Amino acid sequence: MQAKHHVVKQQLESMMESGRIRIGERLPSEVQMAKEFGVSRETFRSAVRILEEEGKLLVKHGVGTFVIPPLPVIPSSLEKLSSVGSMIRSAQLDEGESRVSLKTDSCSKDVAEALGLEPGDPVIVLERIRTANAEPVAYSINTISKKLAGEAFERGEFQGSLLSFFESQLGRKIVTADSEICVPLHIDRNCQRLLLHPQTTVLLLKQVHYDEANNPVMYSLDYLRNDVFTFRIRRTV
Amino acid sequence: MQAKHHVVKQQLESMMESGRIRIGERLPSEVQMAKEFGVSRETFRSAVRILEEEGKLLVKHGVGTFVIPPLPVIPSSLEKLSSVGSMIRSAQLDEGESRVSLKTDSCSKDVAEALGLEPGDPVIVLERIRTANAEPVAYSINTISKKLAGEAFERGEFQGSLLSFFESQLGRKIVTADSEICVPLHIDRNCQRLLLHPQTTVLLLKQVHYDEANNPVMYSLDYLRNDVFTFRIRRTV
DNA sequence: CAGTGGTCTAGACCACCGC
DNA sequence: CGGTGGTCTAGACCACTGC
Repeated sequence: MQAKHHVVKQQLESMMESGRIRIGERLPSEVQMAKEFGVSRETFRSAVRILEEEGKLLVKHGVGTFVIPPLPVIPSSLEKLSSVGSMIRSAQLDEGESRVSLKTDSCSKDVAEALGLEPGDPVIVLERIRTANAEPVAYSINTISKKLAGEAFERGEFQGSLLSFFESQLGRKIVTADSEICVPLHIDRNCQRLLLHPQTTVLLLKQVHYDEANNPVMYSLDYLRNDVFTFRIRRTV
Repeated sequence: MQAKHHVVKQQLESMMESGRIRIGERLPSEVQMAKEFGVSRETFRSAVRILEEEGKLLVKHGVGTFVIPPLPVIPSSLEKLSSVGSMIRSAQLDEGESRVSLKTDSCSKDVAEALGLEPGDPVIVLERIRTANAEPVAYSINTISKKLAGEAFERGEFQGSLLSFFESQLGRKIVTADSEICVPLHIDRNCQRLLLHPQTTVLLLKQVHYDEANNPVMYSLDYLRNDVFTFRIRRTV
């Protein structure tokens, strides 16, 4: 059963798309619209609130509610947390093999701080070169606390997205990441693995991943070729 | 007069901060809490919804509402639209003079598309080198439709943030920007203006700015030194 | 001032979860 | 099954805006 406010939201959307309500126009008042849709005013307002958050309506207190042109959808926006694999696929590339190195290490001070560990605690470090169209396009280093990862990496064949691996094998759903966007120096060894063409430039994402309860669960470095991927973001005040 | 749900929200926050409710704990049920706060259940829920969006509470249908550790506040997050000037200030640098060039030009195909103009339409182009601590730290190129800008740039002394200039002089409040994050090649002329030190790297933001009604009003290129600025972003699924 | 959106209420019923 | 959050209602009053 669809929620009523969701139905109203979709009806409003289709009215906007079909041109029944045009861009710039003011909607009839909430009381009137609620009556027309046969719902309570609060229910109608729930629908409006969602469309306002989506940037399709502009609500002005004491004035009215206006239809505004939707901003273009950002293809593969950086705000949207996604795996490198899905970035490759959404860039319409043929994802190739990813050479893997997996080892246990003791964690550095930086990583310890990011993951809430003590320096020297054992961690699992996973390094991968990702290829597409037979070329390296990304280099990733993922670090997970040994305590958290346990033997999951040893017992199972690890494959596919790390994010879904976390959910299915460790019961931790990764829903947030704090990322620092860096431009690495050319002398960075990891960066050089990707510098095969003169017009290639590389972006580095230093990321801390969190689960639903905001616990830090993974630290990662992702080197990504900027001549292959585009990075977009919507900024608001 | 503060809205009741806002008061409740702040009370909940102070209870979390003071440790009256601890991280990981379940809140009493909504019915009970509403009674304790002396408000209706819907009002209490409004407060909870805001705290959930802020990542301080986790609401599980049929289970309960839980206090979760707040994620660290991101200093000068990229998602937050801000001027280069305020980026400089929040990096605790002494903003110096910015050499300015201002001219009228005819707009290129890319800019035309971004601003909804025709190629060749007249535009105002503002170029600035921003300095801090007596060094160049950013190079900006801002493009505005001549039709929109009118004589605002000629009549007034332009100073301070472009964003506030837009609001006060043109009556357009810039609230959104779509940005592409790029790593420029070293041979990029604008990039080279900033490459004075061997350890300097440069990030380029290609941005389209929109007003409240989602009209594109400005196109800008911002070259920013990554050894001076850090760029952070929070990503969610 | 009239009309708009913003807030609040008390009560009802539904959907989900764990036992 | 009992308890939790999710939705919905009808009505009331308040706050803001423009004329």
